[in-house]
Amino acid sequence: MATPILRDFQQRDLVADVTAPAEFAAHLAEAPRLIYVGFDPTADSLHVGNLVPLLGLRRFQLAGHRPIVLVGGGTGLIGDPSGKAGERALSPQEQVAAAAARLKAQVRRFLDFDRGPHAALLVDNYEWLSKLEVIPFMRDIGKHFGVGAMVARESVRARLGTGISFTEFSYQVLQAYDFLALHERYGCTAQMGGSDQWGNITAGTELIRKVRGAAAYGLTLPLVAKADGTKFGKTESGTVWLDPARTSAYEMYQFWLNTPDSDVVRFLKTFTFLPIEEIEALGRLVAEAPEKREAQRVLAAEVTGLVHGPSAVEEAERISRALFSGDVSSLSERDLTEALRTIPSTRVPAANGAVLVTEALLATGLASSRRAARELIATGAIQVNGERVRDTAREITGRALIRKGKTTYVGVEVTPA
RNA sequence: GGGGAGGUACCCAAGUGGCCAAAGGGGGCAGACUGUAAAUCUGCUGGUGCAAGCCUUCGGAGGUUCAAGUCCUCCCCUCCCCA
Repeated sequence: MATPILRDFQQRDLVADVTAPAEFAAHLAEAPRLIYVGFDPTADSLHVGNLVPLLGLRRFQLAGHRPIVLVGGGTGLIGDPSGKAGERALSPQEQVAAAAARLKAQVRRFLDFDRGPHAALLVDNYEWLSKLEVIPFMRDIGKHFGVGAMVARESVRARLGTGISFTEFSYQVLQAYDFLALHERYGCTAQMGGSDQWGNITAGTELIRKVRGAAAYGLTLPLVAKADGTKFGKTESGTVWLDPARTSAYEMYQFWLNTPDSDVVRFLKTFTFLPIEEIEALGRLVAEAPEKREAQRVLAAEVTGLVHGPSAVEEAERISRALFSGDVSSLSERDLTEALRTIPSTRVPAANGAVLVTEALLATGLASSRRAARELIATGAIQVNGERVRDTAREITGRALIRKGKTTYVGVEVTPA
């Protein structure tokens, strides 16, 4: 693969699978091409895992190609069986439409939609899927799909035992049709996606070949896994979302900062645009002086910057320093105010203006029950404003920073009931 | 349609009348060590309560018993083999 963009993908270990590698490389080298990635609106926000294909599109755009973001307002109404253990309940139509609108707004910051011939396109497959008529669809499209091949796809095969409805079974046909639609409308010739999308993507390249007699290509990205085998993109408090209302910039910064040494180089390759040489230099730093966590700092700053912007990074860095390097009890009033604005904070109403620590732990979600809260206090896991709490009867008034364990900070504000 | 196996806590899985809020493992949380890392070791891991205790929980509904995850009846679901 001589094409710079594909070489870059390979150097970053971003290629799980490609269709006709040599041919695809030549195709890309020849002229600017259109490449698409689809996101189904299964939630109001994308999460860090979705960054891989999203940033992948940006890599293509930076290389002079034209990205298309497809929001699955139509396919989201059907449900992709890929990677799902069982049949999903259909989402209400209004919910999917609302989520689709949110995703469209969210992807804007990751690609350039405005300038020049490489400007990214934003499309919604509801536009064409909702207009399909059954008879023509069955005759013109359905005839190209052999049930044998459809059943053989991993996403379907995995479900044959437990069951799969015709609705979800048909998903691959709709995604293939999307590819064809984008091919016909815009001349799109490539689709990218997670490795679980391989079957859906090749269904599209085959359909385009059969219907248009044209070549189309697919590229899948490896699933991001952590070295210790645990699921990527989750923290104690759940999924790491791109929406600042769901996951603050500070939380995201901390998420990346806590990357294990064994994963940090790979994550730098996957989630940043830093040149390979620079990433390798950071990798050497990890080996020589791991306690500095320089690579983790760069990773956290880079990704938080991509998602939330430079000023959010500064704030997250400042608060992180204040909370983790100094004496929290000596934070200035200004720092405290900023910290409470930045980290997840909860207001707790109290008639007399004071609440028990155990209640505060419950209200902030740090503990799931009063007993768990008492347990945390008993083991010395809880600090309030930098002071370790040993007494479950301890009360909190006004504003306070609660620390659980080494890494988790939350804010509490006791308000009059 | 016939035969067999099974449904236990977040997951896997033991338990076949009381000592069962239920072994063990995984996962999660915390403590120690460290670097806000990994590995390791230790503790906790249904709710409430300072505690004793009380309440809810072993697919569902009934029943037997002083006592049921464990026995009986009916029902629901999953898997396997045969047709």
